[in-house]
Amino acid sequence: MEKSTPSRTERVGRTRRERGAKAVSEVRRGLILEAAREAFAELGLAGASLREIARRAGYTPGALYSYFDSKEAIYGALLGESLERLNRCVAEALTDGTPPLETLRAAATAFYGFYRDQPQELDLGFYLFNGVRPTGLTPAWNDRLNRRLRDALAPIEQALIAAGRSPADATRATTALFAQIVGLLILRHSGRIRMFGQHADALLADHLDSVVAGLPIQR
Amino acid sequence: MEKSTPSRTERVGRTRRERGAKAVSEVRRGLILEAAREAFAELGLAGASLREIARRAGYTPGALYSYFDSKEAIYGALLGESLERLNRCVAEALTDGTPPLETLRAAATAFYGFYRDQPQELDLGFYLFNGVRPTGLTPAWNDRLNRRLRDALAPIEQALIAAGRSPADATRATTALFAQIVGLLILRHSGRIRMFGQHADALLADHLDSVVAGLPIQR
Amino acid sequence: MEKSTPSRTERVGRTRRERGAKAVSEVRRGLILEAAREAFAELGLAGASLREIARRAGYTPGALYSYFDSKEAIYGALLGESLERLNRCVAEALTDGTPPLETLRAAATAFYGFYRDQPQELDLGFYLFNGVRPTGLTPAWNDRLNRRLRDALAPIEQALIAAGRSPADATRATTALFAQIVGLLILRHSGRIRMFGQHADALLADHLDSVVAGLPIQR
Amino acid sequence: MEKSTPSRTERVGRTRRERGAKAVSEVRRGLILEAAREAFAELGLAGASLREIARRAGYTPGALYSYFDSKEAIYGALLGESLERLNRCVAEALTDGTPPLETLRAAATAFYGFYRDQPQELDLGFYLFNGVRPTGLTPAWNDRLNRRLRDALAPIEQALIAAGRSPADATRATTALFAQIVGLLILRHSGRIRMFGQHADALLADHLDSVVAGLPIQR
DNA sequence: AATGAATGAGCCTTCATTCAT
DNA sequence: CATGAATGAAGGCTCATTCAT
Repeated sequence: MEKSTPSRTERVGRTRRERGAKAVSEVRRGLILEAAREAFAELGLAGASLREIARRAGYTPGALYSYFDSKEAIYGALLGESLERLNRCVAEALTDGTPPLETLRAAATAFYGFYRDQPQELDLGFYLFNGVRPTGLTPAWNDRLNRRLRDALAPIEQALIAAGRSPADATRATTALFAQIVGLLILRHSGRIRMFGQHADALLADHLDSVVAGLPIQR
Repeated sequence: MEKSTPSRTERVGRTRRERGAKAVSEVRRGLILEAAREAFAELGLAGASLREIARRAGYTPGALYSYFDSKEAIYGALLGESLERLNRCVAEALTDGTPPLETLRAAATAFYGFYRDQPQELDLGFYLFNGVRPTGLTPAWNDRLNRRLRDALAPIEQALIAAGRSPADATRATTALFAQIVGLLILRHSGRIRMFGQHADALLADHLDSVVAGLPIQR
Repeated sequence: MEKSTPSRTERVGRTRRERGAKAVSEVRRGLILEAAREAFAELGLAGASLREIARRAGYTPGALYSYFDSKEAIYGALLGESLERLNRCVAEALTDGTPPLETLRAAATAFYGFYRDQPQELDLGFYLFNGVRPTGLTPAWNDRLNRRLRDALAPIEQALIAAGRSPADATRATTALFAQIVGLLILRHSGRIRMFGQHADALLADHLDSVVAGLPIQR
Repeated sequence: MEKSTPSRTERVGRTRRERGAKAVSEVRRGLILEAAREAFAELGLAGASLREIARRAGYTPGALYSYFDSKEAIYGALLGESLERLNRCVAEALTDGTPPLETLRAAATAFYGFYRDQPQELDLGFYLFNGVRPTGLTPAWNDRLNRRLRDALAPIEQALIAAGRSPADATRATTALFAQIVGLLILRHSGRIRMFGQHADALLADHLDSVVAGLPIQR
């Protein structure tokens, strides 16, 4: 997915200039992704054309192909980055030494909060559902994305196990919680939740309470 | 949203021919929607062009504009129809005289099953959600669609009340259940649920069990 | 290859208006082909873009797709027309009642003259050789074109038979003559023949003499 | 056409290092041409982009401009090389002391065989012929190429003279033979000859027979 | 001599929509 | 009501070429 730009010299070591160029290139790649994220957020995934992304990044359309193989590759990179940030966000919410139940709450809330506060990231992920078929993303890349998604949920699953649940039960409860979070985010983001006069945050808290209630008493 | 087709006579009453023409027109409108549904199901929302819909309906593209103001209007009409079918589907699952708990299960399962078995309808619904903005749907039409969505969930809410919950609790639980269903459908439809080795059906049953468990014992 | 524009009514008969529209459409199709021929002649087959053809025809690029399925289809239609004209040209050179030897000369000269006097037609035919692979032309269409090419050479073959040659010999001699004509046209068109200080016309006459010389004496 | 690479010293003499650099440069130039030939053979003239050629040569696109002024210049150099090989091929087919008639056959067959067995070279030659205008080839370079083409045919012409033909007749017959070869190659390469059920090799032999037949008896 | 980035023009094609007939 | 033609904008992408480094 990522553009390979192998230097003609096969040496492992790099000159300072090469390292500098590489860094500059990385930065520019980042700027393009920034522009793409912005465009996707404003115009939707279908509305954000390569031309538009290039325009926002201050490039001509063709220039993007120095950094990405295709429009889909940009999307893939963006989604990858998004998942990295999600993982980082969840990881930051964890503290060593806290009891599993608190860890569970913290991880789930961080996961949910990540998307609640940055709905563009949600849109990004939803591209996969748009045309039924997640066209363009290679299976390998798709697997990698899936793995990072699971990674972000792993702390929840582990907390459940640490709290005494069987692995099977932990996976089951984690999946249900994931579904609940996804549903709430969508209902919130689409304004549908307003039609019930409910608040997604409160409903998440309810769900977490019931998950915790199902656990053997701790400490 | 709907095309106004004012008759030449301004009188309220209609001649027989006018009534006949109206009926014929309605039928043809239906045929177009049929073709559109088919096209969306086969090609996805993005892949189904107006040309393609027209082709399947046996028309030229321009002809569709006699029945709909725009492609988006077709989406809207289709979504409207979809929600009608959803309501009918849920209604058919209800039987007079059954205890609330069973009604609850039946209604929720019917709702979930409708989308599980016809994922295109899910895509259709999510079009609104495309790119943050529900583009192209007038607020009035959007309200009507929202109302029909609530209607489909009403039996669940009423069953909860009938089972003894307070109206506020019932709404709260219904919304949570709705979110769970939406989340499960998406996880299922996108194949993400496979990565947890779980089955959406079973997880829905779990959720329903926990809802029921929260209710006062019946009979 | 040709755009099918079936009317929705399946009746065989056509109204006057339909017939008129059909005729107008045919004319416009012809104007596009005219423009394409011109563009190909001036800019070469690679240089003549769809945009350019459209511009010359007074259309926007998209409009051409009402008449042709693709750029290749335009080329195909053009080549088809060219071969029709070639056939007509050869046919016109034939006169009933002339002895086979004269017929042979007349047909060969007409064939040669057609391309000598209209080198664009030669370029058209040569598109097939450009990229080694005659991409885009469907095999069926290619067969049709081949058949029309053979048709144009048929009078030569038949004259040889009429003059007493065996069918096998006639085919052999016709093929050799065809090769000679092709070679002379190319040498002439590319200016290479000048480098030998020769004239293609004279060399063709030589070849025809030798073909005739190989025949049993007539009358 | 060839890139002028003026040395920094304006003296006619060159330092050893300069001479070495020149040689290295020549070698690399050759490697690029090698890559280009390969790309043309595999992808056709149209399909072989400068990028592709550079890739195969192990360079970035820009680097080629150190060796050639343009893509066309690569074509030109390649064609030049091709004609050199053609001349070598014809020369190798000649043996001292063989009678003119055999020399004639050997030279013509070698010429024909060169292109029959390496049709890419034919394509290359025809590029000049693309779209009427031999774009991008300077007249001087074109002359040089023409001269080398004549050179390749010279043994045929001389054999005819050696066999007793007048110079004028020899040129005439050589040109006709050249045309025949060109025509046969094209008919063969394009598959058109199959439609007559003939074989180019046999038809060439026929033609050579008739050329020989027109000569005074030898030995 | 070579790179990597960038340009700018261009490619063919598709689309929703309009409109005279 | 329906057609067939046409529009105009846009789509993603490729290309030969240039140029600072």
